Amino acid sequence: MQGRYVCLYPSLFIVRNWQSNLPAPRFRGLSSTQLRVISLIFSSGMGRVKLKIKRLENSNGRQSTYAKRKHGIIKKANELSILCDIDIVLLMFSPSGKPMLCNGKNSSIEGVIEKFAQLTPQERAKRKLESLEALKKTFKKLDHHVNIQDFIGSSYQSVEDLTHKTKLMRTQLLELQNRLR
Amino acid sequence: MQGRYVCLYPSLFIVRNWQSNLPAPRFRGLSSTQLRVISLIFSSGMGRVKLKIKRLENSNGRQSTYAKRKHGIIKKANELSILCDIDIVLLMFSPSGKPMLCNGKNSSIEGVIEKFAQLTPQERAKRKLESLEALKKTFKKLDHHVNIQDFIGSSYQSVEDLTHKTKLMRTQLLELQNRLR
DNA sequence: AACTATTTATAAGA
DNA sequence: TTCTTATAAATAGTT
Repeated sequence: MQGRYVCLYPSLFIVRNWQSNLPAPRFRGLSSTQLRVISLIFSSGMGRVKLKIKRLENSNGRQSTYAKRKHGIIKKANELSILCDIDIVLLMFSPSGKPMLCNGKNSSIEGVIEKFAQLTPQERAKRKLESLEALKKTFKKLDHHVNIQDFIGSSYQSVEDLTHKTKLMRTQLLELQNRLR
Repeated sequence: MQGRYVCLYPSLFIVRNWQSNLPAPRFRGLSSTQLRVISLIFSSGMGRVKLKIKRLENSNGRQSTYAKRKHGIIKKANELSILCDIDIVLLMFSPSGKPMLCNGKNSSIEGVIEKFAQLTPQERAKRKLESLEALKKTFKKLDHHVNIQDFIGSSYQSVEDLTHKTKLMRTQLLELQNRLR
């Protein structure tokens, strides 16, 4: 099933392509002559009201809006990452607390930092100080969350290294103490 | 200046509100009778082609697309944060490397983590394991960037603690070794 | 920075 | 949840 159909809206009228065997649109299968001259009738009813950007008080509403908009923003993030070839990280938590991480297609925070680290001091100096300051601030902010690894059981390479070293040292210490007895 | 006007597009036709003293729209000031019966003429030309989501090869193109879409995605992030009352962090770098951080309106990573840390073990157990795993993964990924603290001069509490402990131990070790001689 | 023709996202409903 | 569609919002190309 394929064809064109017409939608009459309160304030506009659209000729759409209609492809699937979905429930019938309001008008369908109009001839080109019918399409050429059409009565545009304005409904007197109010159109759908635009959503006010304020906290949705209904819990289900928050959940379903999140579910819908999540896809949108992830898509935007990926598109931006690809189109502009940039690094992007999107981190969010659903109303029920479920976390979501979205990296740009071909990037990661690590990658950006590596790039930054590889700049020579001269190159860094050429960049606006503002940029460097913002970067520092960014990572300072992000750093805080790492303090909670005890709660979430995350492993942190540097911490692990140090912990390992500490254990080794403790062993050495015990050995030495034994030899002292 | 105010009124309604009509746009004829290749595949649709729209009655718009026209308010400012902007350049004249294609059709304007039509009477309601004129608006009711209108010839819809399809142009034979191709419409504007939809943007392919692939890297823009032109540097200026990347820059201007970034400038436009940046506003869009930040807006989306803020709206989502308010509507669904969630925590969200958006971090990105422009094509020229300038970083941008966007926190949700009333939230920060730190806040979310605190909330999570305050859950009792029972409450945590009630949550889906999946959720915990995702969170772990999230922070595992984010953790890496902390390794670059040397480059950006950031301080990391836990590492500092361990470093301090390690130094103390080293001192003890040296003492013991001296006593062994 | 602005405009507008078009595409995309999404609120409400099924 | 998933789909549909009426409508709102974003944005590509251009000035």
